[in-house]
Amino acid sequence: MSAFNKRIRIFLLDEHRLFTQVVQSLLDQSPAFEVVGQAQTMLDGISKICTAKPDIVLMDYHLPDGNGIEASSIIKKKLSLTKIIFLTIEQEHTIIKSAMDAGVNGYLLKETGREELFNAIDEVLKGKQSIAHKLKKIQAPQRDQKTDLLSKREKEIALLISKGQKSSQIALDLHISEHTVTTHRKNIMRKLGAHNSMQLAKIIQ
Amino acid sequence: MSAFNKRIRIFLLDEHRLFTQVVQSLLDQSPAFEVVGQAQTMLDGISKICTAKPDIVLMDYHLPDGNGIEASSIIKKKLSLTKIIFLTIEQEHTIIKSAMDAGVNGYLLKETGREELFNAIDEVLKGKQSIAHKLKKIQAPQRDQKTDLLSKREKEIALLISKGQKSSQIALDLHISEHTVTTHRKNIMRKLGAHNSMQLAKIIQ
DNA sequence: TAGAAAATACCTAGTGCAGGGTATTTTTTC
DNA sequence: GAAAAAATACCCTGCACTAGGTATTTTCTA
Repeated sequence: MSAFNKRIRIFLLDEHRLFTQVVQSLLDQSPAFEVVGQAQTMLDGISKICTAKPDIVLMDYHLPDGNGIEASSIIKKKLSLTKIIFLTIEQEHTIIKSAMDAGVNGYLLKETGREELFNAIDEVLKGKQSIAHKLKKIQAPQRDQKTDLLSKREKEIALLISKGQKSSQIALDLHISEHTVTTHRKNIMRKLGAHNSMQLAKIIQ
Repeated sequence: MSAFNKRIRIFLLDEHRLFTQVVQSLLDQSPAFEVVGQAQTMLDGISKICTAKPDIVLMDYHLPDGNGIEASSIIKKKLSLTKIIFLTIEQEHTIIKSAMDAGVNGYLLKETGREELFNAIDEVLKGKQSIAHKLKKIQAPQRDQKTDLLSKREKEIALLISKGQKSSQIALDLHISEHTVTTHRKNIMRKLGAHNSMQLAKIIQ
């Protein structure tokens, strides 16, 4: 690794504490890195990051009270020197695009190995962008309209949810099972990175 | 009673079936009235009212899936001849004002007696407005900004709710108990006539 | 036409909200 | 300084949503 004269200060932001611990133990294997904090929620994370002023933030896209893109926008405004690398399972084109638009410096998948992670940190610190090999093919033009992520039926249901309709009512309206609505609801939430109906409504306007 | 040549067609819309039954038995005492239907929810009510085309709708402000003002706006658009009288426990100035703005023709309290109800129906059919004696004093200028109903703290919390924050998170943010947030949440819902966070968000924009 | 994507349906566990209370403390207001 | 309003906190029940799963059928598409 390079940059040995001064340890690289890293902050971990991921909903799952187990995952941050695993990553921390991975980073601890190298004296080049120093984990200066971690958090499980967006708000707590933002607060702690502003205090710790790390060189690198490794964060998930999925956060219990928001998503990595929102978080990145806020962090980038306050700490323009801090680099952000996504470490997520999310492979949606639009999300990757949005992340890059939000100024995220790297985009890795959680299946990433140790070496790829270390290299990505190195590259990002040099001012480059780093994207997982697996995703490199993706830089085709994409509209950043999040609803493009949804299928026709999902858009239909997302709209009803955003009107405050409950699942049982949606099921009646569309003549499908309440279970089906639940399934669509889950998929919509996952695709949009929302954690409740209100966040969903905000995302689709 | 007047208008004896043709029975007055009345529709009842109230969350509580017991209440609609009581009112129906009251109206049945006079041959001048004919109850042509009743419903317990806004959506069902609107649907049935559009079919039944009553002369008068007696409705509560509080409805499980909306409120009387929304309902009135919709009904007035489709059935301009139908008169609407609120029969509610709600005495909030702003709600009364909003109801009148929405084209509601009468505003009575549930504590209203038989004679006052009959008179109100009569007056409304003649094209007049009818407001409960008890509330007559209220026609002072009021802004129709519903958030004026809320206290400072309630507005603060309403805003966070409308951002999709969950109660536990709001409690942490404001350094108060989750129970307190719950209490505020209840009061906000009641004051604004909302039945879920989404409706709340729509009301406060 | 075969495989992929979408839509459908069900299961379970945990969490949070809605709406009904009561009650105390703090702040405002007259 | 007393009364009213606001803010605080807690209890309970029932219902709906969140999030994880599996699995089948239908529709689209290369």
